[in-house]
Amino acid sequence: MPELPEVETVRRGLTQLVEGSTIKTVDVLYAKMINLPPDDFKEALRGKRIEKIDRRGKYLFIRLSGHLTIVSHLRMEGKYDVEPEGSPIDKHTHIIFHLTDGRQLRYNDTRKFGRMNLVDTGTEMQVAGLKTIGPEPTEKDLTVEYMKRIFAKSRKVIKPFLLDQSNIAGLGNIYADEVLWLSKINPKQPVNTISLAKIKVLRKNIIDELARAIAGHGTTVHSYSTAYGEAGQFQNHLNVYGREGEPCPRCGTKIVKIKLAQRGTHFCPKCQRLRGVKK
DNA sequence: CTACTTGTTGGTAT
DNA sequence: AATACCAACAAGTA
Repeated sequence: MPELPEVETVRRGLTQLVEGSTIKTVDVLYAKMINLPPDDFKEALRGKRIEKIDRRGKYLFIRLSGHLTIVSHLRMEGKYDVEPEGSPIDKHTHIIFHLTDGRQLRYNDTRKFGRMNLVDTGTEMQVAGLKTIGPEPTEKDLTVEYMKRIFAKSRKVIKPFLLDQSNIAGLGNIYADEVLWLSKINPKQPVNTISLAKIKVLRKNIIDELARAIAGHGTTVHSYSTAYGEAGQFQNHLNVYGREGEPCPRCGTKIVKIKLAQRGTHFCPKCQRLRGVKK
């Protein structure tokens, strides 16, 4: 399940592999994946050069000649693979970009949740999900002032608040649990009850954890791999996610798993006490 | 067969 | 208005 670090890893892999390549033709094997009628999608992409790959949150922007951008969201299990012509088509391959050099860029997605929107470059922020996207989790964009402001004005509990991409871009279920553990904050803590000191700790952990995950090429929880086919390394670093019943790496207490906002939520009941609110 | 998982949107209920 | 909850999407696993 790609979160920001995995998407960034894919961006880097695609940049190395297909930046500068030219699309010859496109096959659409699953039409619901795209925002245009397949014939329009194919026709618009014919002969376009892949100029650059950008990223915003979990969204990839494939910049093409002709002032076009493919906005690609991998959702749960989307992947890009580069294959030579003639290599067998996987049953979960949904879009094939035939390149003029004979290689193929293939979009694979077991659950068909991923989406591609072909839009005019400059209008990509009008794609659903990007209109309201929050700041990137970086030192520069995710300021203390911003965090302080959004935390003060909401009574939502922190875990679903972190998953809401309009607050901060890029956190998914794994890293949300991880940064809360790192910051010793209970997933059910209402955000307006979190002290400024804790907000600063959380901010630093979000920025640092995602940077570390990018450095480790993302995480492998299900079937994630980079565009090179190499597995991510980061799963070795997860402290609470997927570790229900195992000892907390900090205090040894058993990690608990609960359901919060319909999502599996892992935390240490001792390190991450709920502060000053009744349950 | 059921329940559960994931990210995101969109609708309804409180 | 803000929040909470649910369904939908799709397919795999237990």
